Amino acid sequence: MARHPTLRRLELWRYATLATVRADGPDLTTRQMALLLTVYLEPGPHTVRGLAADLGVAKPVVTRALDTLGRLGFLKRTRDAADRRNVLVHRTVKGAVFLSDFADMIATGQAMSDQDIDLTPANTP
Amino acid sequence: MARHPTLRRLELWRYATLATVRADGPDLTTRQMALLLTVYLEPGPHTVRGLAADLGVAKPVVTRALDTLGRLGFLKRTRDAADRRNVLVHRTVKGAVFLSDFADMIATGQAMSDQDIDLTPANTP
DNA sequence: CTTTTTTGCTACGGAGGCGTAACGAAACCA
DNA sequence: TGGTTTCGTTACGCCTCCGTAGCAAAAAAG
Repeated sequence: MARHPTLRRLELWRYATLATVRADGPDLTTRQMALLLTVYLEPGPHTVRGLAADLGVAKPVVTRALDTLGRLGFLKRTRDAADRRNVLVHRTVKGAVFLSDFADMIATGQAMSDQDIDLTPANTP
Repeated sequence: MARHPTLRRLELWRYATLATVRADGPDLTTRQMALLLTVYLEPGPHTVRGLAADLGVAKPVVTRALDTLGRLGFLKRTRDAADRRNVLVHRTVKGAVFLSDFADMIATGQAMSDQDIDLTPANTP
């Protein structure tokens, strides 16, 4: 189909976000998603301060995001035994499953945007 | 071993979301982003009812998203002359620029996640 | 020891999105 | 024509996020 690459990238993004909107799973904010992905993709250990610096946000933002993601079971907090001021952030099985499923949505979006498939029908129950 | 395609997809997503978080531009919700992309990528005309059905959400959600996106200058509303009950949603130059810049972030993420080449034989899509 | 710095959390008011219900305007229809 | 349906919006209370300021605990510095 040789459409413009810009269009294909936006279509990829649209498919994945649309799948997130239609499935009534947890609706994470952009910051929460960036934090979750950072913990799972970057080598640890991850501290609140380090994550705040990495995302370029204030520390309370990270604390609140960890509250939400912890409540969802996607991340886990632990006190650092070596320096008990620190809090270490750990991955969980549930979080890994969530991201794996999300990656599948991206993959489907890639396949869709490689072909020229119209995904308007849209009436999922 | 080279990285798994799943990891590359998540890294792509991480780069783009991280760029959004760090740049202090408008922070759109997932629904707002899905709506904006739908208007720009799908053929029109777009009505509130049609967009609500497309995204699988209630109509007030679309009205509020249009309020926000209109305030940002990314979309524009017009009364349908043929059926004056309808509201037609139109693209704007500012919205097109925003999405074009966003596509550039995705492209950067793609380049970043492709830096390490996956040598796994025969399974690369 | 005492003081200072670092770390993460809590508190606070403000802003915005959510779902549901109800509304006026326009079109339809018997 | 008068009643009904359709369309988008508004109104309400609720919840979550935001940014800033201040806090206790732990470690480091003196």
